Amino acid sequence: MSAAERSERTRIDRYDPAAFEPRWQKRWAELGLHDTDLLDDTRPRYYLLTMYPYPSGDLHIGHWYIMTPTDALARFHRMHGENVFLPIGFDSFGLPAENAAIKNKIHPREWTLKNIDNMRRQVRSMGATFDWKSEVVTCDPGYYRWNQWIFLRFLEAGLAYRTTSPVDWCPNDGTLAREQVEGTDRHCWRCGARVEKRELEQWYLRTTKYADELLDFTGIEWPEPIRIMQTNWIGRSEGAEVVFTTAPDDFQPGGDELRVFTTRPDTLYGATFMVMSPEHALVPKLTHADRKAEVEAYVTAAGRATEIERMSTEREKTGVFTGSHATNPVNGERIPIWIADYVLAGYGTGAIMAVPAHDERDFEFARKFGLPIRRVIAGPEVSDAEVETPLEAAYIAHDATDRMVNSGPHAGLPAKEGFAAIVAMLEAQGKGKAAVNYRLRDWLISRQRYWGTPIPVVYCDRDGIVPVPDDQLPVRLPDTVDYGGRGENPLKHDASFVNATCPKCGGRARRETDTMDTFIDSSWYWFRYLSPANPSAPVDRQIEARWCPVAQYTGGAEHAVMHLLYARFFTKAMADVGLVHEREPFKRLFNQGQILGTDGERMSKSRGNVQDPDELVTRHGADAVRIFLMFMGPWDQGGPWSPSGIGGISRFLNRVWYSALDPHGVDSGDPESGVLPAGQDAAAAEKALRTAAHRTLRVVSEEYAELRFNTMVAHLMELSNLLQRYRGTEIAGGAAWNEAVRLLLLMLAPAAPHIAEELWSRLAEARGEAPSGSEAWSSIHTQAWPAVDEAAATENEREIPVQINGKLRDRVMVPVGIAEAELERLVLARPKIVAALEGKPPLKVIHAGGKLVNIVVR
RNA sequence: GGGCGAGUGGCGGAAUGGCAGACGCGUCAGCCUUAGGAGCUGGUGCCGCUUACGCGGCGUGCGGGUUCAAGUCCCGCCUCGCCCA
Repeated sequence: MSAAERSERTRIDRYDPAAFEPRWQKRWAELGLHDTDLLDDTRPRYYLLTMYPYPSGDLHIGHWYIMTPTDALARFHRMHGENVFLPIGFDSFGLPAENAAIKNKIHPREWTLKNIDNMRRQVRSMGATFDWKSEVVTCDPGYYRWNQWIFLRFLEAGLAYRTTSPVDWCPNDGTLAREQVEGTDRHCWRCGARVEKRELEQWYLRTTKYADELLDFTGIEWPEPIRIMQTNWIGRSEGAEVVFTTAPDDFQPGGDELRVFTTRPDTLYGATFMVMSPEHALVPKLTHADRKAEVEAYVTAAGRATEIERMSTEREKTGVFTGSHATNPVNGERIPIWIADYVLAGYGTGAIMAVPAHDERDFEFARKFGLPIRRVIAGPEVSDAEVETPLEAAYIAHDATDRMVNSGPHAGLPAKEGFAAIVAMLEAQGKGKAAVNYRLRDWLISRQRYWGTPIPVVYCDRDGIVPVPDDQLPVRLPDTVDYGGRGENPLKHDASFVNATCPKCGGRARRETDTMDTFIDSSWYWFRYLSPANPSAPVDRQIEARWCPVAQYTGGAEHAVMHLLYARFFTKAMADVGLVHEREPFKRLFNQGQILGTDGERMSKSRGNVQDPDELVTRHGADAVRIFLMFMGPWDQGGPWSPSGIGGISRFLNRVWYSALDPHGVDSGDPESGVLPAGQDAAAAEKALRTAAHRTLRVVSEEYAELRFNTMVAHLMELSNLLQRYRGTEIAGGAAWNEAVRLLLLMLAPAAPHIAEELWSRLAEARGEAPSGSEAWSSIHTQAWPAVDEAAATENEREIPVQINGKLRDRVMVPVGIAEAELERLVLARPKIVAALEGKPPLKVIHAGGKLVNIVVR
């Protein structure tokens, strides 16, 4: 190392990300590096989608955690020659804007657009390659007009309808969304008043029509947990619908049909009473005069309980007798009809046949109210003589060896056959039929809020519900908002909005003031990205045919059964009304974990634990923050935020920096620096470096493709550490060295795009190639992903661990591909092994595919 | 109560049934520096032995099992998280 070379060291710039990161971001934007030509058919297409953010104001570290690995994936695919589309937008309708409006007297639009501006700036600072020209902002009339237009197509197709149903109602604030009802005592989130159920007419989308199709996941690669959650949410169960008839008595003539759904028609003989939900339509009719007061009090009380409370098995069962009876269709038995809140109006038919012997809740109820419990199913351990022994608990086992007892002509039949036999009998008698029930309900989309998409219908005294004609869309939100009504939808009090003309008769009409659930917006936004300004249709079918389904979707698992199910439903419904070709939105789904606050809680402004990335970026640079987030752990895991450790990433990037720019530099703190390891000549060192570089390339390529970013970064660190070891030695700056540096930069480019670009450009310029300002310059991000040189990646020698009875005793270096017999002889001659064996003869020697030797002795 | 997932050093985490703890943080020691919240090198699971090179034992929530070999597979339990009741 000459003095001249040494002084060279001092002329190397320090790694200062702030000096070049913004410059490259600007340059990439100028070059249109990430503006996708959607009509380019020359390359394979790759539609990469990340869940668009809600513009809450500040982009926190959680957004970076979601977006930067996705960006790395986009860059990785581009380097493979794919035409990558990575769009972004803002999910900009919703409650926080209205809350801000009420609190700060600022218009929701103003608040939202201001936040979007700020977030755009912050997103840009990540260096992410979003295609901004396809940005979608859902509160823009240019977007929500198509919500309305699609709604009208659904209405025409019978996929949207209006009906009356019970909703949550606060005496002060009016109707509430489910999430605004808090606590087990069901109080209003804003005023604390008790929330009740109220019957209201609302708009629904017919999600249940697609229940079976939504259960089918063939052709899409989604994580198992999400598929299970959706399957459970849809909750398909097979059974029978059974018709009971009310029996005549002094109070009423009887003959009313009570339909029930049961998954166990084989237990029908064991139905000893019936239970209706308090909300059931027949409750008033079947309640005897002398029980009226009691029943009405019970119904009112039930309206205050949550579903969770009502379904809880821990809570003591409550109920009242109506005074009426019904006839069991299989045996003509007269059984009492009760009302109890553990039966829910919205599930099945809102009434059940109670079989206390074989259902836990019915059993508990029967015990409490002294109703008969009759066993009709017996397991093999129960003898015929024991059948009448009173049960200690409900017998719910569903065993192939179960048989029917106490079941008239069906007694003795295996329960499984009884299921079909009873269904057949009911069908023959017209008293029931096989039926499938779903837990899934139709999607209630009416919201009594201002900041959402107006539902495009008017109510005319003469013509009833009249859709707003397409050419009058969008139905715009009025600009003047008066929140005087304390949480009430201000649209209701806006005469200029409410008063409309009937498109059919030209007479006076009242405009719908409810707006759509904001999940509508996110149910098709990825289609709009493909033609965001298209004035004639929501989706350009030509482009959709090319680009859909989305190749890879990334986002949080918290959307498992809401957004992700709605998106699948919408895609199918849109396909059925001819708007798109595809029936599934997202081919592959990856759920990344969530970054929590340092307190382990969800990051939110109200908790005050939001982590702002701006300061980290200022201090460490965008690349360091990106790599740090990828390195934290597996991407699907997330976890509490802790910035300690980001310094290690800066050190790593710093080492890359000096290895690339200053290969001959020597570190004065290390006496070994600049000297090859003992026993290694230059040729061996170069071979070792090449092997490491190409092996790294092989594994890193896989890790990018499989979104295993944490180990990917670890492998890049290992290669960088090796370069550091050879820095200043005679091989530094040689062919093998330069190749390793080149590969390292290319592999680093997707994850840390700025430093990779900066070093790539400087090295090119140093070689006399086109400088970054010139036309001929080529970005590292347009380079092809390098190919593994298999010969270089192959080692000559390999270290084999040697075990005795599974315990590590020695290691031995052998040529790769050594014969087992040869290896065995070598191993058994090792002094350590000889000593450890203590003369005992090996019983067996296991060669684990040339990776390990295990000697078994007694 | 049911379903799914997870439990590995002081910390984040790594490990197709085959060397547990890669990589990083932290920490300790040394070096370098006018200086350091900069940089470099090395040590660092726990316990014990050894002047040292090193050696031995124990170790992946707990208890069993399968296997030449178990963090990984099987059975039973405990704890935590998410979803559903």
